[in-house]
Amino acid sequence: MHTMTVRHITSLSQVPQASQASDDGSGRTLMKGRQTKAAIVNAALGLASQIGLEGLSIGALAEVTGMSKSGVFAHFGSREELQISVIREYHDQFESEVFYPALSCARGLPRLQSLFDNWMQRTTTEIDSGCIYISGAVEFDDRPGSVRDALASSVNTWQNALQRSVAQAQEEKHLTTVADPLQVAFEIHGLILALHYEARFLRNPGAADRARKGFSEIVARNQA
Amino acid sequence: MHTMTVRHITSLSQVPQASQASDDGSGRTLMKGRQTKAAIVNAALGLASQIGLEGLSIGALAEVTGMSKSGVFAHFGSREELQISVIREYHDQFESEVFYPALSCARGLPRLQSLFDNWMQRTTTEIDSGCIYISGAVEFDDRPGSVRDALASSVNTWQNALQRSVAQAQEEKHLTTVADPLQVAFEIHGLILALHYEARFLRNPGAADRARKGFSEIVARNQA
DNA sequence: TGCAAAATAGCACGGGCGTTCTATTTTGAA
DNA sequence: TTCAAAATAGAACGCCCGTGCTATTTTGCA
Repeated sequence: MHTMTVRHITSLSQVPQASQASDDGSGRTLMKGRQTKAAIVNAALGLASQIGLEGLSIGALAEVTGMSKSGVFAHFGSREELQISVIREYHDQFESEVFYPALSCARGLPRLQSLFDNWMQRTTTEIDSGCIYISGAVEFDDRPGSVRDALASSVNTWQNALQRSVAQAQEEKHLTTVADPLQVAFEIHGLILALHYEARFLRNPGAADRARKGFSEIVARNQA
Repeated sequence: MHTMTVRHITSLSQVPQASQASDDGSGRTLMKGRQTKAAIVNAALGLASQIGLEGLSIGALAEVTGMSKSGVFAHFGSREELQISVIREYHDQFESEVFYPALSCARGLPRLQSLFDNWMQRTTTEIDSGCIYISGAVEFDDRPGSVRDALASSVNTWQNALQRSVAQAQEEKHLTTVADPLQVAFEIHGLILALHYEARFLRNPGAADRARKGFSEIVARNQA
């Protein structure tokens, strides 16, 4: 099972406090590099959201962070490792914005509704910024390797959580068991994808309302 | 309104018949170049489907077609024009595979069902080959220019056709008028996008069945 | 068959890329 | 304050890209 740690990231704009050493877990004291790396990853996530993981270049990243190319590069050792770091960072943000807050809602339909609401909230933001789970899927759908693996693993974690929530809603007798949780999760996923496509690419107005309407139709059709 | 001409393209493997000149429309006789260009565009569509319109490179295309880089380049004058030609070619293929065959079905629900079936058929193929309407949307969603315009225009043409078909099904009293055709088309689009995502990227089995099931649920919910 | 025009090839250019190597600067515990 | 280790910079590499230029080949009507 995936461990769910919430990492706190120092942003570029924050003044690095000289002697604030963070812990490694191994007991050794960490140096400034970790903070810088976190700042780079944050900047990289911003860039990758807009132009994609494949469009992410070390040169552009160096310019944004005000560092040299080799200075940025040294933190990762390869472009692939940088991309994977970005995916991990996105995964953590997604978890803490969409998944964790929903846990405070009651098991079953309330929690499922909360998951969807949070997901909609995040996707609405991403109409402007872009989403690497969506762009990454297209970029790596036939490009095997560790980046694809990291991406698919993250997405699968989330899909499983969503399917589990649907199953729980059935156990709590909020939804009937006629429909497979896989089916319900598939249809919800489709609504989010259509929202992203029609709002971000086609710039059609009203897409968010249609996604919400679609969700309530799914719930209505499956309600016990 | 978009004119719907079906172009016939000579494939690379066909032996070019020496004196088979095609007509320009202006009365002048055309030379071999047109056939070669069509062959290049076909090869480019194959490449772009797999690696995306942005991944499409003139060098790779020259290698595939057995021509020189400049020989390929001369047919288009710019990479953008090449990409636009690929989009046009895909548009034509999509029309003749998905749209036209459905016209032989009766207006209303039968034709809508046929449109969906043909679309599913095409998308199923594209689980292996890729779809530039989907990858292109991600690549150009915040990259303004003529390529984006051509892509959005093509997609809009298809979306309008789909919405019209839903509206006709309402006029024919096959579907109720409770739901906005835009809403129905949105949800259908979501099913196709989820199918492409989960089958091509995640390699989840059974996605096609879930898409078909989703469509029949939509129809059932709206049936008069 | 001749010959202009069209089609294609060959070559070079400037630029961005990821990466490597070697200095140089900065850090922070002793 | 010292000094090894960590962090960063700088320059250079080979590679592929789109594109422009100038031959060279091919085409197809006169």
